[in-house]
Amino acid sequence: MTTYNATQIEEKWQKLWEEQDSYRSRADSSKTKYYVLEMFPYPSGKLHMGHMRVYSIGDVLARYLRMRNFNVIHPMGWDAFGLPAENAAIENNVNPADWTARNIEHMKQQQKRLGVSYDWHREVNTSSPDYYRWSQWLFLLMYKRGLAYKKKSDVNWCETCATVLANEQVEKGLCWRCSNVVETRELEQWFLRITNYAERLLNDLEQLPGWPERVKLMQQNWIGRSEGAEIVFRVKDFPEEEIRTFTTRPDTLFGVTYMVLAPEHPLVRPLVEGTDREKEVLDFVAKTRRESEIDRTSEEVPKIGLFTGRYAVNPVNGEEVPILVGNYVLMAYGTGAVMGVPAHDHRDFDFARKYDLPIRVVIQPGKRAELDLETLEEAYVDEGYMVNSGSFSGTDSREGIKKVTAYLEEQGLGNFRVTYRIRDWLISRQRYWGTPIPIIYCDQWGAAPVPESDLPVELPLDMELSGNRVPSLAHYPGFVEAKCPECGGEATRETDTMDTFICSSWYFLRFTSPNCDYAPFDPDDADYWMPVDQYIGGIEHAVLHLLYARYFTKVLYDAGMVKVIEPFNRLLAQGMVYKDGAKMSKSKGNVVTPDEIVERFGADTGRLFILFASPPEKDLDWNDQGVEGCHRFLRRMWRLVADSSAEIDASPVRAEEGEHEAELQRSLHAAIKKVSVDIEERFNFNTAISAIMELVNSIYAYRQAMDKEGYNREILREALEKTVILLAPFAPHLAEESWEMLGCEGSVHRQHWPAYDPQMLEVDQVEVVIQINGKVRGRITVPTDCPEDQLVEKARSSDRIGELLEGKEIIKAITVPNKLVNIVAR
RNA sequence: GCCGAAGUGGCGGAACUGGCAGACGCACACGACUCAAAAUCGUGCGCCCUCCGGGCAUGUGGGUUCGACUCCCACCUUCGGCACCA
Repeated sequence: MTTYNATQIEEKWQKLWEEQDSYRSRADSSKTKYYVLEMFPYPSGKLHMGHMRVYSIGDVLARYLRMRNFNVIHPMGWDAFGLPAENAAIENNVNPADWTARNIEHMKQQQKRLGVSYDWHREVNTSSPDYYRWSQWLFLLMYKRGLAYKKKSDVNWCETCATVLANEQVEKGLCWRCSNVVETRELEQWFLRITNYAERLLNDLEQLPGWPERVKLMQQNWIGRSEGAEIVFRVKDFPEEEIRTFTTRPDTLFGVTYMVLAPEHPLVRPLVEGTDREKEVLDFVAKTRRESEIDRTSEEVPKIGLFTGRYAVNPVNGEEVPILVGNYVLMAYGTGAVMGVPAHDHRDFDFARKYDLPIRVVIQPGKRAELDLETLEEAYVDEGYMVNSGSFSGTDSREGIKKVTAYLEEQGLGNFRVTYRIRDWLISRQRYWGTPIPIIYCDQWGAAPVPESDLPVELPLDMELSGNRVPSLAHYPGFVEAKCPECGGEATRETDTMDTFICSSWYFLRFTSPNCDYAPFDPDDADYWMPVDQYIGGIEHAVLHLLYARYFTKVLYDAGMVKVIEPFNRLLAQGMVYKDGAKMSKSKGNVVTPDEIVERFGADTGRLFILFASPPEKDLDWNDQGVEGCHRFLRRMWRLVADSSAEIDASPVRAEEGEHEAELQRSLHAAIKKVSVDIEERFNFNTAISAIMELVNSIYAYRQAMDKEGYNREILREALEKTVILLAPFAPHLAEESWEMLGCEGSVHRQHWPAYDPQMLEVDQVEVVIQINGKVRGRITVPTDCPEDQLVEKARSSDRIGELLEGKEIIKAITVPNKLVNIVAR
């Protein structure tokens, strides 16, 4: 071989790693563990560049940390349940299980060709009975802990996917998977009480300093905590009824001039029943409920309110205010009833103007009454002093919030309350290819959990799939019939399957003991390996998977099954891969696949480019010429090693260490320092790689300089070997090959990461910049750590500076040791 | 509307806690090698001028400072999250 042949090298080492089982990990309490995890993929069929990016990042860390003596676990698996398998199966007339298995096989080969150092002994597949058995078991755990329940309610329905969606899976009113408009349907469905954990999911974000702020913020927004008061209004002529309303501004309670109920509010019907408004109101309710989520919540849709003909009684001043039904009030938030305070809320203000409802100012910005109804053009929503508020008048509004709440609590008219935007997690899916929900319905006993000993409730694999019917377990002969686990009588099985986000909410635990057959995971193994030290994945899961997985972990913590309250210690949200300014897509014709890159240039080139082009958390613009540049660098590296290993022993021995040797060693140690810091502390792989490039340039420069005299063998060899080690996490195959070419023993990936010697970085002369009034006017070379006064003196007396300063008065001089002198002169 | 991130050469991107703006790479130009090309190597490469020198430059406008890509204020643009959330 006379040039760099990536294919040959990569096949050679991949084979060897596999034969030697190089990346197997075992729990070992005498070693410090490190858990590196990339979000496992859905086996869609082929890897795309996003995959290649996330695996490249993870593999750099895994390989680097192994060389830093950590006991690294780096597993990979398959999020294998889900709709695309069903759809593809129907289209191609194959079985989803076969389709999935084929995809997994193919993608696994692709991953291996990338040279990612996974421990394949830990591979998991969420669609295998060994795995979903424990997904079911965990569902039952939640059921027993009162966290899983079935409820009839309005849910998000996607017609294209023929199934329901959790709120997190609706993006701007569209299905996250297919972008179809989501409708509302009333169905009886299984939910997980994630709302019980809202407070902890919010508070514990503080314990995650290793997470990007933006992800934490997104979760915070999603959970949407707000404090306020729940206030009870009585209803005139309905002594037995009351309306509970939630407000964050109890201090504005005296400014209530009307009340609005959500169309779904249970009181709407009784209020209008038998009155002349009944038809109009109920028609409006029916019409509103038919509208889709986006139609109803869109900004353009005008607020519509209808008077019910009834009045509510303000608990603090006894005033009677009209009760309306409004399309903008959401039943699912707070209490489904809003008190209207037009003077101090934008929406209420617009609404009141539209329907000519009275407006009353109860907060003034200052002690003097400045707000005037006549001139009021918009709501005043800030703090101020309470007015027209009985005995509370004059109180600061912030104080007022507390005082009014306390008063209401005393009088039994209300209480302090916290509300969250987050809703319970809807987990039923009306499709076949998923984990069956292990519940049996009996006329006598109702919903009964399948006994643990009967798990798994197996998914039949010989399901008849046809294009004209949505695949569902309800259609599988014999699946529905069951015996009631309580009474043994005839019963029916739940036919819905679980949201696949359940499967991915605990897979990182399964990796710690993938073959455990008596529990979802072995507690000792989980204790040893958990938490995931470094998690890497796309930002698109900021509030989906990442929130669900945190929730599961907390439930398992409460059940005493894990010792961690958070699953992922550090999170790296990697950016997307673009080309020509757009997301890669078939329709745009700008797709580059990992396969073609591996084929043309080799995996090492692809990995290097993807890491070099941009820091991992930023979006990356794919550039074919950039790839070639990286390939060029690897060729240059290969040549350097090949030429040097041939020449080192042939070249004349040069024992002395002159300036060239010192310079080479400085470059080497500077590179070691930079690469280590960039990988470990900053994840700036792009600058780490550029440091390696600079080092290679320095070695070339040394070789060129010493071409005639001969090299110092030892120093050149050390530089080469350490360069190869530095390159190993990024270009693992070429590094391994180079290691061998240099005649070194063992695998380069088992070497210790080199330490840098600060002494080697020291120089005895430094160049110092001279500024006059902040502008660079010259530079001088001085001994390192030259004292300030001498530095200034030398600067002033240097040729040009002296001239420039002529006739000027020096006011002062500022020095930065070994860097610059700034002379301030007039 | 609220919250957040980001704006640096022709391009991707560097610049640690304020101290030489543009590392590294791509593209481009010129040169060497070659009959020629590729590969490789070398040199140059922010903009402008009166080019030994100097001026202007990190989205815009101010400010703090001896000194600002970096800190402060205001604004513009792009991207992301939440959004009749009471």
